[in-house]
Amino acid sequence: MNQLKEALETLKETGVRITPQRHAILEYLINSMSHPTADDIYKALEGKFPNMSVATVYNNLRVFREVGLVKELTYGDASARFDFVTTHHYHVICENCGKIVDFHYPGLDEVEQLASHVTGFKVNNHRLEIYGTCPECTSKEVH
Amino acid sequence: MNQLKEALETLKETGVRITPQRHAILEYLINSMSHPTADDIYKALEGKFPNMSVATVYNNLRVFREVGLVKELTYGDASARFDFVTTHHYHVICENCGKIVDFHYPGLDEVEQLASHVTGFKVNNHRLEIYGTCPECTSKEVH
DNA sequence: TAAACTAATTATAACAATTATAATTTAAGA
DNA sequence: TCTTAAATTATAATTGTTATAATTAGTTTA
Repeated sequence: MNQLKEALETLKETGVRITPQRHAILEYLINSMSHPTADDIYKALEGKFPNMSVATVYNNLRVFREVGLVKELTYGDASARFDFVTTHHYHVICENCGKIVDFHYPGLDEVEQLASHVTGFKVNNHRLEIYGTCPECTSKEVH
Repeated sequence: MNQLKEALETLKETGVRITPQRHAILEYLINSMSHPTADDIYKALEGKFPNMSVATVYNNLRVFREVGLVKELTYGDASARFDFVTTHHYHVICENCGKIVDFHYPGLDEVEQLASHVTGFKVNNHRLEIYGTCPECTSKEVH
């Protein structure tokens, strides 16, 4: 439960100051349920913080990433997207409209182990993305 | 075998003209065994094509991607990397030095199926990356 | 509480990767 | 060989992101 509270606790523990901007960015990330870009966040908080700089958004997203609260997702053509870290999950991405849907799937630990064994890497984590066409885009397709 | 020949065949079949630049870019991609950036390719072919524009490299990488010969890999901080499509494989990436090692692992087809079932997506393909520290970087670590 | 210090924010400029544009050149079929 | 459409080039523009310096705001200490 209360992810925001836990996130703020993490910031306190790691000695990162809690500013109104950081609070708002975290809150937005947690509540949005989407995978917003830095600019999405910037625009969404424009009303609350008319003077906030876009650099603040980027800076804080980097800070959040460094303390493990946020994951940065990059795709070919668009700008980076940011995902609040909850449980381990993967993404199913529509190649037509860009929609990203979370997908829970347990246990690719064995892949990490095998990769480590074969390559000699010290493996930390992994990332899996599945590409396709979402139901909405499929139904709009011309036959 | 002869991947270049097959690739050129693919271009012919899809009605894409075979130009000296395209030939050279494909050849470089196949032989390099690395995962070059557009600029890597541009620099590597400078000697052969002193007048080639960097736009040509980007244009053709896009063309190759569109006909399925090339995959574009994007990571957080660096520029896109391009990977000649051979058999399905994944990447093990060193978070310290950026090295990318290919890693063969069969059968994540079930993940695709499950993702499709759960989300209703028409799934085309997937991408898996494993992050860690390579043996060289691990041995250089300060203890 | 006030002063001093450190970190965060802002505004702006710079940068780097990529894409768009228009003119020129080239490949491939008639 | 001529024609036409496509590819390449050179260049400019765009966009996402980062760096810089000045200002502001939290925190700590006296």
